[in-house]
Amino acid sequence: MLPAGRISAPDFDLRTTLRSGQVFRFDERGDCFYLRVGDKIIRLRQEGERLEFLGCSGSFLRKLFQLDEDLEAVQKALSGDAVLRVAIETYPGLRLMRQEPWECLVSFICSQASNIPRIKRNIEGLCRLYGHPIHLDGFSSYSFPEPGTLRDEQAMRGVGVGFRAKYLVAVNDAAARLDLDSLRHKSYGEAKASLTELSGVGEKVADCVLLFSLGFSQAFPVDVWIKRAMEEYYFRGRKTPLRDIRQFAADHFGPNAGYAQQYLFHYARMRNRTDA
DNA sequence: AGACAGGGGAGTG
DNA sequence: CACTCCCCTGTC
Repeated sequence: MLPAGRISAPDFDLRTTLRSGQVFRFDERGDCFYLRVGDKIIRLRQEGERLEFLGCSGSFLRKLFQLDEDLEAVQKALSGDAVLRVAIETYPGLRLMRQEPWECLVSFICSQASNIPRIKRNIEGLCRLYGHPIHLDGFSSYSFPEPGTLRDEQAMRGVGVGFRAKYLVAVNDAAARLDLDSLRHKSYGEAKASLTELSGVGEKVADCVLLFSLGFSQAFPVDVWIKRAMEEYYFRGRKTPLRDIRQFAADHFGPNAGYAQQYLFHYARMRNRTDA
């Protein structure tokens, strides 16, 4: 039987959180979201603080959206910064998710030098190639490819991932020996170093995996949006090397840098969005 | 219609 | 550090 039910989800905005660039496998149908995670389809709908769901358990969602994280404490700590205060007031229910590392890593390799509609197409294409069909409530999709299945570079190019196909093969090979989950117990620096050893994984993708799946809330992924926003707000509009931006974030936001990044990123992107 | 940038990274100099 | 290329797609 399909688990179904509802849970209380205070300080949580489902729509904003899903749209904030952490996950790509979801679609909106009316007031419902169909989110795919691994081999699950989850139907979600939020009304106020009530989160209704189908296709998983309540505890699964609590972990996925980190609903037991004290968001108010984090927000309070960051609100000393005038820029962040505005971003937090604008998107008060934006939370960081806790994804499965393999799916997260593959997804963000696909994301490099790309855009959201294309990223979604590419990931969905990989699922169609190497996953199996899954269904829920009239919605159909495919499960996420298991580690070890991303071997055929040419086939993956066929779904439009381009030069990223060779990186997917490399990460697929490495995942056999590298236990991603075990990185959780290392220091931030060591875990990041392990990830960037992989071909196709630079600092940005590594920080995304560390932040969105491995629980390193000090990770501060710097993409072009964050770079522009940081230069505008904290470097007087001056072009600034990535290294200096990362250092500033670590000094200025500390252990909550990841949340700062997420609020800044979403705020900056919504100000002049170019896609759906 | 051709150039160009788009939620990076690797390889050079 | 500052380049260039990498694939592909939508846009101007």
